[in-house]
Amino acid sequence: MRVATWNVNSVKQRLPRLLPWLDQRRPDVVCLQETKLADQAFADLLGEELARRGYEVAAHGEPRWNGVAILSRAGLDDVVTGVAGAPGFPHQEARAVAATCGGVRVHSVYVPNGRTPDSDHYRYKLEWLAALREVVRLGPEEAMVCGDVNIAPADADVFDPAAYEGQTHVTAPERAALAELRELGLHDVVRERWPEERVFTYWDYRAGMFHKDLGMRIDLVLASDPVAGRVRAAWVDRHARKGTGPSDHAPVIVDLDEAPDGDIGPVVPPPSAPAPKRGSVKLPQAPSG
DNA sequence: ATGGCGTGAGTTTCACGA
Repeated sequence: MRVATWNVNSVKQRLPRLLPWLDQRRPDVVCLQETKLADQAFADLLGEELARRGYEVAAHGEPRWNGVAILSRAGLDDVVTGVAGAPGFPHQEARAVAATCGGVRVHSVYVPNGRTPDSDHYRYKLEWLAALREVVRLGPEEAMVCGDVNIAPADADVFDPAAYEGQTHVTAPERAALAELRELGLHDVVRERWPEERVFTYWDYRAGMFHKDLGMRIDLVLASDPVAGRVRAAWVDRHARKGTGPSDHAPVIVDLDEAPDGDIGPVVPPPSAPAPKRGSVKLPQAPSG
């Protein structure tokens, strides 16, 4: 199962990039952030194109800002919008949607930006993260939290840590809130796959930042133990940040092996039904004449 | 030198982003 997450920065503007990307990468589950569309507008814009590609859709949006979605062709069950117990700013914002896809509880999240560390928005960000942690803690064992967390987990996830010192996305309380979420047993699967490499997912549109590879890694795929054990590949699709009309974020793509207890059945026959001895099976005879 | 670029709503710019 291929799972991807992408902050598209307006799904309407990104349509000419999103549809070809779906056809090229063929993800089974896609978490989107910053869709910037109300749910009906999302369905009107994308419903037919996604259905044609076999995707079911759980969209949770607003007319102007924020907005998240999950697209899945691996099942889409028990959809829940929002984060129980999370604060608003002041109203509830469309920043999370969860669904069970292929046996995994998938969360598509767009964590509040935080703006500046002395702001109400920053406190909102930390409280929102604490509420998300509770939802994940009380949820199924097989879980993935995918999305734009608006936190660079470590200094290696920022092109110039000195330039960001004291600013949002890198402060100790934000990193602590992310660490508390991860302490539930979630693995940062891209960093674990690329422990020493320069890996970013976001580059400012301005000043040739992408061209110079001056970015941040703030879009994460976090996977619980049993899911992390199935990771075959985990990478940032930088190609999607190139060319005409890109988002300022690149997608993150993770490939999972089949679940050991999935619907493919047992790998070996159970003891009560031993495999037949070699040579004991009669093959059907070809009809003669 | 706090610039720069892109987006949405809606209009002679503003709010937001990270």
